[in-house]
Amino acid sequence: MLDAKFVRAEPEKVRQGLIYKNADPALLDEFLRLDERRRALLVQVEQLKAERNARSEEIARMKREKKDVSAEIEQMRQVSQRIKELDAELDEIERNLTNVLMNIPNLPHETTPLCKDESGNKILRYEGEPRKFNFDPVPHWELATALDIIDFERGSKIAGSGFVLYKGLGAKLERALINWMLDVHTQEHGYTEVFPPFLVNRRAMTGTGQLPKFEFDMYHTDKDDDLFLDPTAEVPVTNIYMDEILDAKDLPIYLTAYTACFRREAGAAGKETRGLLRVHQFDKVELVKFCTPETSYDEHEKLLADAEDILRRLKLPYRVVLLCSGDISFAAAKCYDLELYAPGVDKWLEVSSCSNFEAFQARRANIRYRPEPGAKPEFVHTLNASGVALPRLVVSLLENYQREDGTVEVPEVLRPYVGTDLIA
RNA sequence: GGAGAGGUGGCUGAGUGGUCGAAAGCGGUCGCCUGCUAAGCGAUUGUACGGCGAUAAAGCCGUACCCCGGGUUCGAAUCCCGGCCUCUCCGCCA
Repeated sequence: MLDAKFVRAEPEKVRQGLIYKNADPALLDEFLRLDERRRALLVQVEQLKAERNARSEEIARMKREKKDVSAEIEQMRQVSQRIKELDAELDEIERNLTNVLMNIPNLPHETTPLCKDESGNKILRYEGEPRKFNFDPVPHWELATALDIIDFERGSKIAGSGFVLYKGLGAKLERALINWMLDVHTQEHGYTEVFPPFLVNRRAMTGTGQLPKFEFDMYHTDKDDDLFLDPTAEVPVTNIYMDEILDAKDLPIYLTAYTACFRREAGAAGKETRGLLRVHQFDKVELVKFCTPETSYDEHEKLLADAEDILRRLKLPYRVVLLCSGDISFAAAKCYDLELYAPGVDKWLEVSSCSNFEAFQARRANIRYRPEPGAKPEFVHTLNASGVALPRLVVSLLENYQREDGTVEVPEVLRPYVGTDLIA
């Protein structure tokens, strides 16, 4: 969330940000209204409490002197009653205030293009040569079904549409990609591997910004548990340091994690969701960074490079897109997308979002660091990138490496992991 | 799942319902001393919110916070209820 003090001091900056992020500026007005009301009430109730504290001490003193205190106690009873009423009102206002603030998105960074919709996105560059085919490349669902490495029908049978069953070399390819990506990030990019819980609590989901706004998109367990299936490793991994004060000398912290990810994707259906293009459960290797505010935009560029390295090593053609204000996520200030080309479906597929959240998540999750011993704790900046998401990577890989006979070559870097150079 | 114990400041750890934001120690910071990466001495050292201060800083004042949320009371770290978490024992289990 944003700093309440900042919102109060710079309402017009916030208003502009809301407009360019496609959020309702009425949120700001509501915040300002409640904030003012809150401060007025606070002054009132604090004065009464000061009186109560002083008079209570007085009563204690009088009692020691064996004086009669029944009149004072009767007066204070009324004061306490009044405090109780005002406290209740204040409590209600603060709940509303927090709720409003929690629904205000992060503001775009100055380098984020301002535009209300995706037409403002900027394609920064194309990397890798798209392959020239001397036959018509087929979509991955045909390849995978014919090779019997993915069983879409049986996946649906056991869990519903949007759930897939990997088989044989398909399952092994999935596992190989996960292991290989984790190895690259841990051994060559300096990340520490973590393996977090796949279910997370409400607090964690709020910390990274999925809640309260997007509860409907999440899988949720029984009310008794109030747990959510993680929609991305970003949630459990970023919240590792919730409510902690980190030591400046330990920053930056680089973490990488494999998790399965679960998304309801409510409302999505049709052509864009065929095969592996959009599924309810998928695998992903995630990169998460915690750093100081001064370094976060340098770290952001390095993060992008780390994610890109995976695509480069697989020799897949991709492009880098700088998202505009209207297309970046609720919590992000700046975001690059990596899109892989998939010749079978003839589409650019988003396989990584590489975001800088600045202090937006840290403020919600209360993740701070102490710049120097004895100094006041500050909020860290958090960043993350997919490094990368599996299903669309598999789509692009199968479709790019397909051969005319329907078999699929295994990219060189993966061969030790898959144990073969051809999926046949 | 059952039984018990416990959750206090950056850490360890005291705390009879009023003089407790909280003893003591450790750690941190500043200074002194010391010819040597030690020891000693002194001082200082929580956070949030709000008010005053020029919608700056210092500073001053107030309120709140001893796991979280309720309650009792003129007054709660302290008493009561609910929840969460940790530990020990038992049960169950991959």
